[in-house]
Amino acid sequence: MEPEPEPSSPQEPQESQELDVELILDGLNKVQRDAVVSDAEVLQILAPPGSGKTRTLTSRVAYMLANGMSPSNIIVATFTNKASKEMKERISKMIGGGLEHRLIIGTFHSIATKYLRKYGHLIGLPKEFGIADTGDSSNVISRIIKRNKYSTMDGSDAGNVRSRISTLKAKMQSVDDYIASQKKANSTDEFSKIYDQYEKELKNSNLLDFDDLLLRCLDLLRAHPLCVSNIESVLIDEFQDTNLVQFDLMCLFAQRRNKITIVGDPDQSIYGFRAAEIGNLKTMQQVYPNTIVLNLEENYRSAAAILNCSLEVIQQDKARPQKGITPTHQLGTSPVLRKLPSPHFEAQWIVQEILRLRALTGNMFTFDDIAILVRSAGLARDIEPQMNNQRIPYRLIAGTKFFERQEVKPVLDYLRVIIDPNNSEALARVVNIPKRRLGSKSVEGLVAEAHKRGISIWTLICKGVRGDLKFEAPISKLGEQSLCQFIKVIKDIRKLLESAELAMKHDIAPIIQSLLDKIGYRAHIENMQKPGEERWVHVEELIEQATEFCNNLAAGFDDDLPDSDADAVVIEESTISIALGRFLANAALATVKESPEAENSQASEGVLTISTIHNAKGLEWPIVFVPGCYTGSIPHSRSEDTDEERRLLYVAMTRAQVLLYLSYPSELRDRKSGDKQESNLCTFLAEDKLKPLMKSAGPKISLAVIEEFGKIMGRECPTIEKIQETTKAANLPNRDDYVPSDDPSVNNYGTYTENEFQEDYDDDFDDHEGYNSRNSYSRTTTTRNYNQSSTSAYNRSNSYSTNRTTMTTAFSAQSTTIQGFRSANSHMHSLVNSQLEAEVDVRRVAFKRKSDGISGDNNDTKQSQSKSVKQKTDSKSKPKPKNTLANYFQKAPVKETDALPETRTGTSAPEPATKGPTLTKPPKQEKYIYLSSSPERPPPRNEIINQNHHLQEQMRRNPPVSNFTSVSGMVNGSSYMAPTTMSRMAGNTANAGSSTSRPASAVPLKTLGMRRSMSGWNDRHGTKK
DNA sequence: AGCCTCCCACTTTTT
DNA sequence: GTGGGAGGCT
Ligand SMILES: Nc1ncnc2c1ncn2[C@@H]1O[C@H](COP(=O)(O)OP(=O)(O)OP(=O)(O)O)[C@@H](O)[C@H]1O
Repeated sequence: MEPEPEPSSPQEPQESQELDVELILDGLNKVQRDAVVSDAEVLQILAPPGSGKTRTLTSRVAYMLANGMSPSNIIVATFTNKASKEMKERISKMIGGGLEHRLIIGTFHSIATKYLRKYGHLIGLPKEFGIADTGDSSNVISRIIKRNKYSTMDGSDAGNVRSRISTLKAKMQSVDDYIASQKKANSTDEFSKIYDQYEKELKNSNLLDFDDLLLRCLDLLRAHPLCVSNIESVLIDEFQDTNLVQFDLMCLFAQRRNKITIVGDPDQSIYGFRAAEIGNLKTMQQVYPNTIVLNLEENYRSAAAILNCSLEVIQQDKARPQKGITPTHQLGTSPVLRKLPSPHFEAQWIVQEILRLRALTGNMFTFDDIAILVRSAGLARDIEPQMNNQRIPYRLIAGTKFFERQEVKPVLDYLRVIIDPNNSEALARVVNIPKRRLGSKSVEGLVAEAHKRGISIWTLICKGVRGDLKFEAPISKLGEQSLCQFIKVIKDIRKLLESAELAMKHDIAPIIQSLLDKIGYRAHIENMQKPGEERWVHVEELIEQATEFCNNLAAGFDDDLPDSDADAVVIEESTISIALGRFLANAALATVKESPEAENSQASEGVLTISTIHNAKGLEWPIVFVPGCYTGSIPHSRSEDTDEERRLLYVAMTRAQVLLYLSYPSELRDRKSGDKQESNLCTFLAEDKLKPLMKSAGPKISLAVIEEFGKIMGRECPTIEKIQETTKAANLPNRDDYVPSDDPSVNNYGTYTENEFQEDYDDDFDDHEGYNSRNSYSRTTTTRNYNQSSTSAYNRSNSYSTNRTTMTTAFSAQSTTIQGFRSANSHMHSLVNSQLEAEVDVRRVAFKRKSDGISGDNNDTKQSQSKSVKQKTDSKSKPKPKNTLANYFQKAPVKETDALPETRTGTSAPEPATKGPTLTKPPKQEKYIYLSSSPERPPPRNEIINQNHHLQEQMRRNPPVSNFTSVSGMVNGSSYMAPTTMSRMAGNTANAGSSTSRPASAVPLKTLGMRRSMSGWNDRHGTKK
């Protein structure tokens, strides 16, 4: 029952859709447009940071939709769930109609979960499988180690073992493969035993870990291609960070039509530690010989000075091919590299500098515009107290996730048990919460006994308390009594769930409530928390989230897969327990790092972001601080791949739009001794070449500098009046002369005489001439126009035209005044006293705009007003998307909802696949030779050096013996069996996939020279050590 | 045996 | 800041 032929005719685009197409293409440059409309079957868009990759990919999805492709026939894999949310929002702005809700979009893991939920039964997967997060996995492993009393490890190695196992699984090495690859039984034998038992334990508990989600989905789609027979197009963002399993999944998703678009940047691959496989780029070209590569080279994000520095860093990777980035913005302010005495003062400096910048620019920046990016979550701890000191609102995106919080996690575990009492992992964790006199001995005993008897803990304790068996585990009288109560609670809540189901309720919150009441959770939490902590609010927050989740589900914003050919066997289930299961899966895969409630608290000045660099991937901010640039942090002392650390720094630097601050403490406190310890500037920044490109302290802010900021950010500059006002109020000198000190009586900027202070401003505003006129009507002429096309909707300056004429008048009038001012004070006076009084109307307008701003962002530009409107619409649901995604296509009117032909309920037939995205009017019918805009091009494909483990694996196991076999062969087997690659692969096979067992005789292929000859964008750099 | 408290060692990055 | 281990008390 292969689904049949191409549907007779593709849906003709209707008029409204043609309109959409213009909207979608608006504001894109030539190459971007070509990429969006390309009818290439397999397209790779490889480009540097800030070149609009994500934007292009988003537009391409929108374009497909606008051309009538059904959203449920499109798979889009993003790197985080947050990113997919943002992408959906942007697509919605471009084409509207709610189509985006029906896209199959999410991380690989969440997409895989959807498929497994729906079709897992086809491969024998129990229907309500749970997802084991990292903590669950470590617990299982820790228990295995303890139970077996292994000699080479103890419980504290669990984390390590877990990540080793994960890496193996991500490389598709099953236990058997692993054992086979170990020459003889030795100390690693214990490891393979753990691996083996781990897999079995997960299975017994009906759990899948993150890697299993992908691997099982692979199994599913291989055995049942019909599940994805409807898929017409597969698109992947951040492809450089996909692993081998994800690559195969991509191929399988696309197996029906082989239409794939990926975007990525080898220089930004920073997840090698998670088995990301940069070789996927080349594998893809080999598996799909019809791959077309496009390069985008213009950077729209950062000031050129920032790009110059960043490039200087990434180019230190000698194996990296030269590639071009063309700045579209002016030089801007030099990045700052400042050394401070300690992490504490580093943080203090950052905060002072933030305050100084805001004040001296007339609050041109809100806290939303600022990010502090750190290598590791721990570094944020130095910064947080300083933020609190100065009352700067911030959100921390690092470290513990919301759902992992001590007070939140047990609630989720209880719910897991309620859904599936045989989930022994979860049960073991909560059976003694709150305290039930079942200590570690009892619980360990129960776990061991259940394991021995081959039953779940739940079954064991039920039988035990009933007297059907006698506990071997040491359970006290009291313990046994409370065990009874525990069982009763679980049973009661399960009954409650059943009756809620019968009553057709959909909200799980009341169920959670009554669970928590029954176990006295609130008292428990409040008992254990330290004074001053308010942990219970997080539990309340969780309940609210549950309600919101259920409402969304009920409202049809669910993440159900569309029905497809394999749907003969759909399992009908009652809804509320489905809701609960979904909620838990969602929690396991979620990336939410903070209590979402923090979001609502502040308003007008925005919220600053403190984030790990990893979490900042794909985002951008006007101002970026990267503290902790010392050897040991960047590159991290525990990292194994220095090149990856360098790329990490590169990613951090390229997040910045106008101002980049790098810093490091010259002394660290030794953890153990508390002694001071010298630290050295990160080697990547110590290069001589970088010196002339950076300044040792923050910039002096002049009108010219402010103007530059405005141009680069595409934002209106504050009035001089405003600048003077905030400057005066802050009473800070216009220099980064910060002096480290905690003494409140010491001014961190030293002592300034009134004269000195004024001189700063005299200098500062000396170059003001023309400021006003430049910043009113002539902005577009001073801003470089990047778009060939004159239809640039992305010309940011036209997004705030409303008051322009009025303001211009005001500025012109002012400029005569300003000519002569001597200081901040005198300027203020002049403004207040004279000329402006003639401009009462204008001031009223300005005031009006300011107060408008108060309701949303405080920034009184037109642009930020429209931004705040946008934020209002989605503020409830999530951490605010950063600016990267915020400003796309804001003005795109929402198209009237097209009546959707398909119904989305029941088990209707899959939607017919339309015939590819039809090009209604491709800009030009030229062949895509854009391999092009960059100087060097990829070589003919069959000359590409194979350095890819994946293919080597193919070769090595022939015939495949493993549980995991690659799919790529079936997609286009012949393509990589070409003799040219064959021989190379044979030569490389000795190294295949294993760094541990490289024979000394097999000299690793030094491919440096050859790599250099390859074109840039296909390749990051050479073989890993 | 549980449970509490104190102390020590350790703290990369994450779906 | 926290998790695991040791020791003392119930
Ligand atoms: N043609 C264009 N004209 C003006 N601005 C653009 C254009 N294309 C993209 N931009 C802007 O450039 C910025 C970066 O875009 P985007 O995030 O899509 O880049 P990216 O290549 O995905 O970056 P990264 O590699 O860092 O994830 C965004 O602010 C976007 O709005």
